Amino acid sequence: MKEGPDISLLAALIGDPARSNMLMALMSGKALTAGELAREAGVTIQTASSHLGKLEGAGLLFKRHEGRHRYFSIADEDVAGVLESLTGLAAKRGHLRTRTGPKDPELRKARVCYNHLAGELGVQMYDSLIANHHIVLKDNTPLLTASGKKLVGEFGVDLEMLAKLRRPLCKSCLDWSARRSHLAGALGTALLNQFFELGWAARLDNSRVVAFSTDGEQKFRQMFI
Amino acid sequence: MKEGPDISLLAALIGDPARSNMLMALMSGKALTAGELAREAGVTIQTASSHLGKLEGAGLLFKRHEGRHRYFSIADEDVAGVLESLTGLAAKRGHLRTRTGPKDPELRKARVCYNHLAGELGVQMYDSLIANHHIVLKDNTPLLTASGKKLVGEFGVDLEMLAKLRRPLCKSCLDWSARRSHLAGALGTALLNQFFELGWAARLDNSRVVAFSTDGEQKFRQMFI
DNA sequence: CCAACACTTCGACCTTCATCGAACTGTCTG
DNA sequence: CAGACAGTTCGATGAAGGTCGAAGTGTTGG
Repeated sequence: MKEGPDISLLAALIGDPARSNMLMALMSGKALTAGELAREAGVTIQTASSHLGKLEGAGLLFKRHEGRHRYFSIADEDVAGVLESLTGLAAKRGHLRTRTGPKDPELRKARVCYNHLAGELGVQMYDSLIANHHIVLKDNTPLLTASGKKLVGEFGVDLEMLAKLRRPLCKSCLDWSARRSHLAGALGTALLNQFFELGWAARLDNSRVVAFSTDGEQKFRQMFI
Repeated sequence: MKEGPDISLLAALIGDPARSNMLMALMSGKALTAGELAREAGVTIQTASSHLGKLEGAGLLFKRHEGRHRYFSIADEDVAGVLESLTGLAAKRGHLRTRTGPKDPELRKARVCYNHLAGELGVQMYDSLIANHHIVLKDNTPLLTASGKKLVGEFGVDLEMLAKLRRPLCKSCLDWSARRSHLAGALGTALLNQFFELGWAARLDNSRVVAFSTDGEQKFRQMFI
């Protein structure tokens, strides 16, 4: 008995409603200030500061100073993965928030997961990249093939710059709504940014929803058929 | 704000040390009685009963009456997956138990994860099945090919019987020690049972460790080269 | 039918911790 | 330098919930 790591510390941290609200807000991928997170969680800024200190101390959040603001963000993709898998189980068990917002369908269609595209369109992109052999799976890690490099390069993604980052280029991430994988990692982020740059999609304020324009969605579906 | 399912209820349940100890004990895949779980968690049986009621109510555990005993087990593989992913993050963040047992190396090599084989040997089996095209990944779900069916059939797994179960035949499960996938699902369970049947391996008492015999490990490595 | 056993329920206790007011540190603006 | 602003620290408060003793329910075995 008493084998392996202790999960109760981490789970207890996530288990407080105020903290889980903050974490879910940060799953939008944006870095938020302590004040914004306090409003998001519905607590005063003193309380939020205490929570954020604990989350940072446990290595779940990353803090960045900028003038008189402190920006918090999810520490890494491992943390995001745990949160997404917990979300999946909660959804399946029907532990929904008391008031499910009107944005739910949009959320299932396309949303930001930490810093990449999730939802039905995210899954479709991932499936398409694999079906067309732009990405192959090796040891469950997605790898970009020559044809894949050509595709994203022509799409405007600077692969040389991405290679300089320490982040893995490709990762897969499990989707809570579709229960399927989608593309994470530096390439997932770069592709999402490119969709924004080209005006195919835009973020809705204060939400994880990624709203595709009619034209943008058409082009997206054409590219990832 | 306030989008998606509420993860704080589930996380708070897992976050109590007594409950997480019980859950980790049940990750051995064995069904345990309330009394055994109380000892495992280091609390009285009254306290354990209260915890187990909550875990069952949330759908994390499954309860089975048998005479004057109540056997508890992990509800399904989704729950096991969340626990395993939390374990992985805790291990990476160094949130280890105060006393790491002497069994740690054995645990990394081969252990039971809910009801299938995990650890280095579990990952090796999974990689081998994929490398030899006995299993192919489709939409991130492993599928048994014709050659795979032949292999496991000759090994003594009754595929027709497995097909009758409602459980998915193949699933992948992320490993906390190796951080790679291994095989779960009905086939994962059947293969592990066959290793026990053939005497290749045996379970250590009160532990998740799967101890392979010298001969058994040799045959295992030969089969999944 | 009674005693032993496994477990659940109830109630009381008590620790833990989230919460917020107040005071303090550091930063930007005029 | 003063005032506004963002955030942290400290301390008091109070609610939530883990804990266990005692009593109750259901089961087994003699």
